[in-house]
Amino acid sequence: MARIKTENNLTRKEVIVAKAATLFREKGFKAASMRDLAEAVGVEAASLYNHIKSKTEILHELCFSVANRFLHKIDEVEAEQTSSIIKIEKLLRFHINEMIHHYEEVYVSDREWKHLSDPYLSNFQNQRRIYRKRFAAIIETGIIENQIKKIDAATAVLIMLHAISGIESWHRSTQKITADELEENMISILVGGLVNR
Amino acid sequence: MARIKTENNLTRKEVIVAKAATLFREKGFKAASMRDLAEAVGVEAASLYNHIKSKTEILHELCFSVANRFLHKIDEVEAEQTSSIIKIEKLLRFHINEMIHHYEEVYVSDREWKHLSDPYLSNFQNQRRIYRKRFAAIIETGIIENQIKKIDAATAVLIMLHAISGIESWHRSTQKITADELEENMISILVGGLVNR
DNA sequence: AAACATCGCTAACATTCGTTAGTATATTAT
DNA sequence: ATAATATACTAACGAATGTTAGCGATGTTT
Repeated sequence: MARIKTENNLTRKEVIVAKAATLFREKGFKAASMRDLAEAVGVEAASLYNHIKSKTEILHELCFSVANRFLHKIDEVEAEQTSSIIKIEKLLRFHINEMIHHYEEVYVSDREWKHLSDPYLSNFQNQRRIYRKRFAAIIETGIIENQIKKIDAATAVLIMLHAISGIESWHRSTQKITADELEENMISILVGGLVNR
Repeated sequence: MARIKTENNLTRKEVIVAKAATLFREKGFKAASMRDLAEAVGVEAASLYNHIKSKTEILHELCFSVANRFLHKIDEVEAEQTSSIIKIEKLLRFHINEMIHHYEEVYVSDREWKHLSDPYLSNFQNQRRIYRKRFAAIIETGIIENQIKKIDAATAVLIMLHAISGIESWHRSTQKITADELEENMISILVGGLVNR
């Protein structure tokens, strides 16, 4: 009888959720079956249900744990007494590092939240909308204070957030620059643009 | 007996593929069933198979028709005798407009290609990789010619391509700026950056 | 109007899916 | 050692999936 191996103080549920993140990223939520997950964990499919309520519950856990980290961060950044540019850069760096170091979860939360079911779905969409509005508000302040050029703040937010999700390609690429180089390049391009001056 | 309505010189197959694009975008390839598609088309599921070979064939058609449009465009742009910055801007504008006006197809091609099956899958991945290398090569030329600041070209490409996929959010948003405004804002931010100077 | 091809229908198929019930085994607490 | 709890197993379920076969209806050509 093959028990789920737990290490580093993880509960068995956490092991399952972590493996699920990898699987959901690789195949997508719908295409990843509970039998796939069971195999990855080293156990029979039915045994998973001793630890989780349902497949969808795993997605809940992933999506909301990621969302909460971003919400806490923007709370923290908003409270700071710094310029808008610095606030934006801090948020971007946080996004970049989350995407680099918690790749699987962040990616799944980003791409698979559609498969949540109500009331979690509307909940998640709301949080997302509000987060982006708060991000846009920081940019708008920067525009008013003349630190940021006159652009549509909402468009700037969607550009930046989606640009960061491109780190997916970095993860998959064979000839990687280092994580630090990636971070600096992204900040340089997103904040400063492409052109030389 | 409900026949598939064809208008604007579309074959019935093209009608099916177009409806499928919408459906695949909304629910994802795996979650969208042939019975869903049949309902959207106004026919029974089995009837679809008079026009298409399989569900996956629809995905092939979508992915490769989009990929071919981008390949033709980069052929055209590479052949021009213009600066790297202008070439990049032209490619970006093409991407933006494709995403605005052929939203469903482009989005599906971007997000659902994973569900292609070999040999189409490796084929698609190859095309994608080569396209990005050609894009990166243009950026590298611009760096050498000092028009573009010293950045990692591959990172710049992934930022730009993923940023553009963010137009998805624009489509979904209720308070839209116009398509032209969106295009100008995106070019301004991606090429020129955020900061005011 | 007859012949032919196109198209849509019903019915059914083999798989795969998430999940539950019931039972056996391992671990922990007494 | 014994009891209690946690965990895994086998077997099976009903539902949904992509797809095929066979037949009848529609549209087109002669």
